[in-house]
Amino acid sequence: MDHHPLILIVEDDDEIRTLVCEYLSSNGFDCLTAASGPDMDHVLASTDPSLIILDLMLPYGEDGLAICRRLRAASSVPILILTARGDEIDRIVGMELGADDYMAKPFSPRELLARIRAILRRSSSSDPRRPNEVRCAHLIINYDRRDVRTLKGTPIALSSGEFTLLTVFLSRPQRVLDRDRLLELVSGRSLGGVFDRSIDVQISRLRRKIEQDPSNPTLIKTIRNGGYILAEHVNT
Amino acid sequence: MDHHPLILIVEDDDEIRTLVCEYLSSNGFDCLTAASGPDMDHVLASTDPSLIILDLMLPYGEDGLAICRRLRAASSVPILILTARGDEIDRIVGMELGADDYMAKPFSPRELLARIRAILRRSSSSDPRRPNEVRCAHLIINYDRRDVRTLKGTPIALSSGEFTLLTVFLSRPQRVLDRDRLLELVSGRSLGGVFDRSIDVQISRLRRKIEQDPSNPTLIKTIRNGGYILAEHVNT
DNA sequence: GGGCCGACGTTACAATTTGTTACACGACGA
DNA sequence: TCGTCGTGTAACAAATTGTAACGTCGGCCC
Repeated sequence: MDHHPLILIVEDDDEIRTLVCEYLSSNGFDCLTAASGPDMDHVLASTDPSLIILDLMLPYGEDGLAICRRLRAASSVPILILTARGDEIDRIVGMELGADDYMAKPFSPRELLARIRAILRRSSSSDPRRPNEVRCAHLIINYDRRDVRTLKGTPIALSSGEFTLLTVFLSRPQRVLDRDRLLELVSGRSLGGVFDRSIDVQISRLRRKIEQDPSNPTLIKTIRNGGYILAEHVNT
Repeated sequence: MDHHPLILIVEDDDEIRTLVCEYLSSNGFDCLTAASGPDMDHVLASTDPSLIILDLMLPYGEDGLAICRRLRAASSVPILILTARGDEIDRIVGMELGADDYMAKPFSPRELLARIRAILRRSSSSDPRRPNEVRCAHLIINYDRRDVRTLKGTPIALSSGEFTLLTVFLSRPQRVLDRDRLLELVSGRSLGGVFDRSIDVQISRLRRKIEQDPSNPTLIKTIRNGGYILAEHVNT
């Protein structure tokens, strides 16, 4: 038999808690539950789950935000946050919570499962633990979701190619990347000899979305005769 | 100063040999040259290059194909093959040469550089040495080029998404992959609850191109209620 | 067996994304 | 200052991708 990942569900609503627990159990996870902060502490005293699902809106005592910060201060266990309303996410994403992912209720069980698997896959992979979420200037980039938000939580819609281009810069901050290299990293395509400006256009489209003032870029700067460079620091 | 990769150029045409050598030298590589098989042996007796660029059409003595096989038998040094005419590639790709990449003359120096960098990056990366080229049934898949050919060398044009989907199966042969998992692996997107058939359509499009008889798939089979599976073995 | 139902294959269409071309602008060197 | 080169970006064209609809197949239950 396989070793099942252990998941702790911290959620005050009995119905949701039970539902999630049963759904996850029937999909190969072992589950523990807690209905409040103290409950959670009690469970954590004797076990070490692979993931914690945390409802932000616990009704009494310590609220989810405080719990999340407390958890982060003490350990690096992955955290998946549930919130009651979607627009709540906008508010909390900007905070330094250190959560790995967020989901708004109501959510589909299948999506929950997919996100859990994504988090566990990354955290258990032999990767040099690339963080799921990084910050750069006013941007928050989440790799699992493949989405980008501002510090205020406003989502920025990038196309797949634009997102990939951004991640290429994020993985090589403060380094000049010439167009050939960018093309290769973005599309795996080793540019034939033809004159090709597609990278310039993608850069332009990306800037239009992520730069505060696209005509005076501060994030992705142009190096004349050289290529482009991500000028800002990247914080995990 | 950095440690420059050492590249051996085996090419009988003086002009091309010199040109390539100079171009690579001015781009941060150290170059050695050889004009024939015996020349090459002589060079290899005392050095250990990171990459060998090999012209298939050496005019006298042992030809490039034989040299390539001989090299492969003795070492795992990456090989980049040059051929005089493009349609030559069709002929040689099907053979068990074990080359890492192919280029037709005339080629642009920039493209050569890009391919060299791609090969070196992979061979020096800490990856568990994923081969550049794998075979599966009648297909030959080259990861650097992101292209697919049949054993006879006929190229099969896949879109980026189709190629990615294929590589997902290749990396998990003989394993059933459900639609959620496929969607996640292909597009990094954890499917929202909505009813989504996009994977089915992509599978259909891929089958149309790679299956001998798309209405009786032998490569990618359907598992009713389960998903899809790559039924064939993958050979490196 | 017959009929029902759900899953899958496939087509046609729509939306989006991406690459190409062309032109404008600004920097730089002569 | 002028000319040239490199870059920014709009507008267009091509390709890719997602969505919806419909047909078909297979299983299941009377």
